[in-house]
Amino acid sequence: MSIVRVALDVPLPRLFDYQADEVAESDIGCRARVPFGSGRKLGLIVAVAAASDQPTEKLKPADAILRDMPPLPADWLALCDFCSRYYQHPLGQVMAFALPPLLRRGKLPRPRKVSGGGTPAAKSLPALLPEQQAAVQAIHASGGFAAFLLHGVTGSGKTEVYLRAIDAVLAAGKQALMLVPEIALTPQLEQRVSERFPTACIVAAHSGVPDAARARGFLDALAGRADIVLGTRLSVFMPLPRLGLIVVDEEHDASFKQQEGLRYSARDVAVLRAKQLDVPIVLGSATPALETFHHAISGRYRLLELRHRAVAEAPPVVRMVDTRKEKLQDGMSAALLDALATRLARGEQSLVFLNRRGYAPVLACPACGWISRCQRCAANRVVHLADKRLRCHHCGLEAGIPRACPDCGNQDIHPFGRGTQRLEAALGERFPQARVLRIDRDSASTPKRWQALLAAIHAGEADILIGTQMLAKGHDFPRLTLVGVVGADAALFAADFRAPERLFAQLMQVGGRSGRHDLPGEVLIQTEHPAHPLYRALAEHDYAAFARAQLDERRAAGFPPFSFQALLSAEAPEIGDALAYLAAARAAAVPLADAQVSLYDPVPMRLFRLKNRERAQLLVESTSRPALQALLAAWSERLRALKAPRELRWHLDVDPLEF
DNA sequence: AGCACGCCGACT
DNA sequence: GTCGGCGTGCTC
Repeated sequence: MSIVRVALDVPLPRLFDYQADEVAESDIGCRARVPFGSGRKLGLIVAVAAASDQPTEKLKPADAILRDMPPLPADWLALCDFCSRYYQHPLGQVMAFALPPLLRRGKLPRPRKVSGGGTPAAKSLPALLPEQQAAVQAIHASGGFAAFLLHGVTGSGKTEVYLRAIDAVLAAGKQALMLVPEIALTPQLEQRVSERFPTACIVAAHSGVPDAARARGFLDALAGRADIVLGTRLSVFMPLPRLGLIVVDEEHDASFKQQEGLRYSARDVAVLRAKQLDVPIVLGSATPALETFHHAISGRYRLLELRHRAVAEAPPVVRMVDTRKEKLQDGMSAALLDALATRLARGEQSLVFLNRRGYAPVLACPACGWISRCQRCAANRVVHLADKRLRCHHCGLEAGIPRACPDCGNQDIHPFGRGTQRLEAALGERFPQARVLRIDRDSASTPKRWQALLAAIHAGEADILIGTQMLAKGHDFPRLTLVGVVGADAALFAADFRAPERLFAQLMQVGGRSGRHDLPGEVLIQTEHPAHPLYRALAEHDYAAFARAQLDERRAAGFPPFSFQALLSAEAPEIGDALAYLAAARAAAVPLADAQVSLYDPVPMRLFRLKNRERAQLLVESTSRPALQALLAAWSERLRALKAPRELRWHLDVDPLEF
């Protein structure tokens, strides 16, 4: 009698053994239908053994072993196992997450209608700059595992380097995996990739792909039919039996880190996978994550620099406008207004970047101090004048705008601060002849509306764009020559130690929108801290200087990448319960933690109430990753055993990005 | 997480 | 007398 060890989609950090006859090693990686509790479940066989550590009479027989698709390969199982251990997430749940929903439910997709392979069009390749050439060669010459940081600004031709590297890999009969941050960016890239490799089998993998197609893509990858897998963080779990290269584009992007369930970093997992399979990985960015840059300058990764723009043009001129010295008009300086007027006169586009949507962040009563608080969150409700609502951006709670103060009846209540809608109104008044277009989550609420806005911009139907970070990514506006940045200072002194890094990346990205195609660009940053090193570095287009300064600060403060962190968060109807749980958790950790590990005190989160749930967190930190990992492994077991009110939820986030 | 079992309140 | 609340405990 043989035993199969099965990983099931249950929140329990263990495997379940079943009796099974007629099983072989070759069934490892197959799905199995098994009795579980009072019902039936589908799981993955991760081992076949002669004996179990459970008493034999406790073992139920498996119902069936599904051999209707190729078994998941050993390296795929090992990848899931790593993620399970590293992120303290049950193996069965990691695997359930990594499998497309259809396959998870024991089904198979209908066979694909055979699509005729395109005719290989002989396209002439763009000429490579020497630095691009050198990068391609370095990647090609790596032999086995090597991690490359491809550092280059917008327009320096990173994508062309990826495509050449992929080309070489395909020519060697191997598969390539390319990760991108957002679904929104995959169709464009898919287009470009399929034009470049018309005969290759390209699989898109992201949450927008319909179930059947996603399962088919997975099976194509598993069978080795797929040549290129292109997708978001999900796709790092695609089985690729002849993988030859991994590319992570915009590797600094926070969306590679999943913020729920299995809280993994697809970029980090991708690096691990490359190492595991002994293949090269290319991490590309204009503003690399400091963790990545640190590895690059310390020699763990190889740094490939693209200093020159492939498109012949000068980088935008970045200037700071000191707003301490003048009275702003609707939040804008004379310099910005002048610059806008100039562009208007020349028939060029401008963009005013303000990362705050709505009309004003708060409505307040000057007489009694009432402010438009959200009842469910520790946040203010935002004034949306466009639809005359007060709306919480965290939970969506909304109401009409009161005419008088709800507390004291004062009729003289008004909005404080400035959002995109208010800026839109102000610019409309100031430049009545200008066509002003606002692009934020409210105006581009659906993909359709977003496409319509983009089309309008491209058709030259707008003179002044007002946008949030939505506008910063991946779009090329041919006639845009001015970017004005309003209200960026707040991020300069934010409590989050990663805030400057994010701000720099964001401003670099939004600044890069200006001045393409033979029209020089200008970036005006309104600030009360014009001499701040971040802005200085930005003006000099000197990411490296900024990064090194930040790394010095991080080193001095003992922050990542000079330490490793994990964050235990708890939420309950009452903050007291959350804090009490964390206090108990901390007490449980003390005897497990060696001297290299620091356990901080539980504290309420910055947004301590969200949707009527009150939240607190506990930070654990160590200079030694193994020491931290050892603690987490032992600790997570104890955490499950801790008594807590039924209403309390907790989770552990390894390498947290957000606090 | 489900889903059982198990012991106390208001219903035909 | 029973339907049903959710507390506790288990799942190979």
